[in-house]
Amino acid sequence: MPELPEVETIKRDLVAKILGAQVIDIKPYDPSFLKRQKIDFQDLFSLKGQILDKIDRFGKYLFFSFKEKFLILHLGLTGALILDEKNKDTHLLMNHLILSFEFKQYLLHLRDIRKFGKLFIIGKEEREKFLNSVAEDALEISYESFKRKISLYKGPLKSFFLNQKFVSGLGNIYTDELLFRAKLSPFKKGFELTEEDIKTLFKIMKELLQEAIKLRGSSIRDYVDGMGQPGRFQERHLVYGKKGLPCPFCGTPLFYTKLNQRGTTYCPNCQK
DNA sequence: TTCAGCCTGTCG
DNA sequence: CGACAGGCTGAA
Repeated sequence: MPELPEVETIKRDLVAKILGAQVIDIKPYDPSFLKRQKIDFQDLFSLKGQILDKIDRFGKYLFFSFKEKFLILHLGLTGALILDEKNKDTHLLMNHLILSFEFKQYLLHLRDIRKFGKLFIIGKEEREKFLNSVAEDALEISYESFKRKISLYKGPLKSFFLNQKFVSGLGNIYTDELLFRAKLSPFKKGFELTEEDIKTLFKIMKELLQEAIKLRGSSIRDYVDGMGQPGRFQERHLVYGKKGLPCPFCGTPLFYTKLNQRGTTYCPNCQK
């Protein structure tokens, strides 16, 4: 589900509502999931009474800072973090609940239908190691660094953007949308790009992500923001999920294929 | 570099 | 029933 714009939207929602709030209680609802994640319940419950000092996003990861511990969350395909205001007469009822954090004014629910999300708690000594393991964020990366990485890449562009070790944040939706807008084939190799191609990709990547954040992300099936509301960027999708429909530029039916085991939609005429 | 696997749900 | 779905890992 969530790629950079969706995770960023959730982050902003949470910052607005629960930054600086104290964790009053923690309710685990899916012990088998938490066990698979190797969550130490001792660590988990040690967050009780702690203040949520900071919320960061690194690529697709959310990074919650407490006094001694850091809670790190990756939402996988169907993870969601949804705030439920306590001072209300109707409350959210949801399936696939993993756990909930109780704050003074809000309950924060972690829901994950397919359970591909990841959750871990680390101490201060592991903080640097984690941060170093996440590649430069797509919104932060400089042109020089981007150019260096992509121009050395031997594989197809699609794989470059899906692989989070080069640039972090893009997933299947935004990669297909980016390559279409840049008029570059998902099969084209990184080292085959001209300087012009790289400039275009870089510029459109940043614009695309910013625009998607403005519209609060893309909701296809499951994604909802921190308030449980869908985003609207799916209305601006040009190719993702549109196989067989006419290309918005030239009218050629959009092709669909698998690349890296991921559905890939593109215009065989416009994208070279 | 490919591909099964982790899960659950929906659609044809 | 099989195919597919905003992701990622680890093994062959």
